[in-house]
Amino acid sequence: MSKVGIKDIAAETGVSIATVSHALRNPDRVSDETRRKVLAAAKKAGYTPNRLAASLRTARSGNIVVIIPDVADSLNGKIISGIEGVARARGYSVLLGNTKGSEEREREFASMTLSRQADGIILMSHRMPFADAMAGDLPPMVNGCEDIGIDGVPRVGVDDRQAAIDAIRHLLSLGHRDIAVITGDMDSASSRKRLEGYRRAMADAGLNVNENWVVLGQYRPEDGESAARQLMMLKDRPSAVFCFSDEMAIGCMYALKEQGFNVPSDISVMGFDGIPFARYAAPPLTTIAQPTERIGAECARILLDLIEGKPPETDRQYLPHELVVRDSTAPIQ
Amino acid sequence: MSKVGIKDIAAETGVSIATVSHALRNPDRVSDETRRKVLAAAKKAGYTPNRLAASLRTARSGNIVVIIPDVADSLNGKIISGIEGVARARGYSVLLGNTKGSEEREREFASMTLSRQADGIILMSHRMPFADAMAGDLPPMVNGCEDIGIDGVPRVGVDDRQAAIDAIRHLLSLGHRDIAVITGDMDSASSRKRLEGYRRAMADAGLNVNENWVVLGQYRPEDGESAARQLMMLKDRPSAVFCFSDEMAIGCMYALKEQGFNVPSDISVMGFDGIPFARYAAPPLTTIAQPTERIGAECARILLDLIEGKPPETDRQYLPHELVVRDSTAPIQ
DNA sequence: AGAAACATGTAAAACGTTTTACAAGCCCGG
DNA sequence: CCGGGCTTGTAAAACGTTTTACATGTTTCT
Repeated sequence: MSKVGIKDIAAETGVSIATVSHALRNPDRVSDETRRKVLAAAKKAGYTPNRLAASLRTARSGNIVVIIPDVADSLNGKIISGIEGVARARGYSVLLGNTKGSEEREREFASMTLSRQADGIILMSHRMPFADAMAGDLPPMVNGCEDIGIDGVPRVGVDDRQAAIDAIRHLLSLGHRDIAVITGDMDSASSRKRLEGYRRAMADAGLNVNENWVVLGQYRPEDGESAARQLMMLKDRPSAVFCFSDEMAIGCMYALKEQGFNVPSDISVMGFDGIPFARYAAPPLTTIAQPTERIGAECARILLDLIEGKPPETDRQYLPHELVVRDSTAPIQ
Repeated sequence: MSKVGIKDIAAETGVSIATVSHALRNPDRVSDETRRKVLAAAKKAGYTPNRLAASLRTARSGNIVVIIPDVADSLNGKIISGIEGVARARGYSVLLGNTKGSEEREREFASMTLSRQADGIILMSHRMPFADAMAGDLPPMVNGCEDIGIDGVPRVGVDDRQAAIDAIRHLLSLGHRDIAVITGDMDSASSRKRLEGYRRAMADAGLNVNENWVVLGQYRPEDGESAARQLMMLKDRPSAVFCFSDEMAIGCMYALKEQGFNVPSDISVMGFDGIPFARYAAPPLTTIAQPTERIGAECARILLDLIEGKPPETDRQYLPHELVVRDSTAPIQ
């Protein structure tokens, strides 16, 4: 049983392949009668157009590739889900570009636009090692969460600086003065922005930041653990710690508990992201929630608009974050 | 700057396009001299072959589609990551088929093999609504975790029945007799197998199962919460509960705590899956860990073998699960 | 009635590769 | 110096669509 093609439908119906194509794609271009016949024959024969052939002809693959460090990450999963939703709704498919942080893979996935496998890129990374390879004319592309700072690459995400300010203000409002942070990688623009927000908020409150209190992490739970241990060994301990990811906050609380500290009575802990598990942490985690699905959806919308020739309204789209207060933060004793 | 194609390289090098193609794909088919020239010209011009055209010609898209209820799920994320790893290593790309449980979407994604966008399917679902539409000759396909029971569709996953037995035996060994379960959807073959294992283990221990103690869930945390509340309202309360997913176990512990019960001193809780967060739950969750990444990797390996004409060694491949004991289970008082 | 506009259908080119079948040149053994 | 085999290159077909430009027939307008 060899594959049935447009030719077969044409033969079956007694019309040309052009007519079959029109009946399928431009219903108005053929008579009702013909369309009916073609559709019937197509259905009967179980005809499914070969999308590769169509794509080759139209120079549109109908795919987008999302380049992301780790699909398995709670945050990324949600974002991809958001992307997938609008892509599918608009007739596009999404190709997964799991990079594990490898520059080579980023380049590899990005080149899918060159090989015409994808029409555009959603980039969830803080760098774009292929920018030069693209020799000036970049493919349609949008930057999720991070901000790569290249003209023509719109960015969608939360206002990291303001979000950090809001987080710190929450802690300040509880009476905390000795506030530590556990950051993400400093390559990450988001992380730098959040750190900036932290310093700003502290300065605004007339507080000095103790440089021992900013400890470097990489967003993973283990980083939170080790950072917590490191902080608690200091002789001047903070009374609160703001982690740049929920995963680190959860790791942090774990290590704290292990060392006999109680959250929040001994020390308050805040996270960032608003992953589903934050609610189930013990104690339930106070955090800055990002509208993850919506970020993904917006990225996709803008990218598809871009692909279809509609320029973005703005280069930097800020989606609202939300302070969600749970039980991991409490007034200072 | 219009796109550079094989023709341009041929012209530049002064050979035919056939030769260029050979130089790129069958290095042995051309002289060193020619290959060198072609490669140089290709590099200089920044030539990237159009994969759509190649795919059309060879009738191989080089894509596989993974049909999965929810990418954002911890377990699924890991599996996809495993899939992606081996797919990429073997030169394939993965298309994301996020179904949210919708039958229509499953069908839609499955049809990508018909439209030649994908060469095969990894199906993480308990059903295959498109089996009939495929009219007997199914595309290369493998079934991850679930078991759809169709000939020619190999299944890769854990031995759910045995895994459940092992879980229950752990609880039995701690002295528990009154053991409840919170199941997954009964449409799911895995869930049915686990339930079967539960009944078997109980029977083997000479225990009756109280039908009030098997409560239906859908794998989500909320289900664990409501099930826990339901169980604790019973006048004959269980002393341990085995949840068919870690997410439910975590939800369950949350609700238990809320109602003033202590885990594990009042009641032991076990999970299933071994998601990363299990370790950070409070208390850290005893669970049956699945080798998730490896399941994904095996699925991909078998599928790609299948696509490339190599039949699977076996129809049902069981990967080893592992009982990981943490602090959410304790000897009965 | 004739022209103009419209409706419907088609032939053929094009998209950019891969691959088959053949050709030309060369070397080697006999 | 002939025939066969190897090496290297090529022309052309094929993959399955979409789309352009044109043809034919029909309706509408004046």
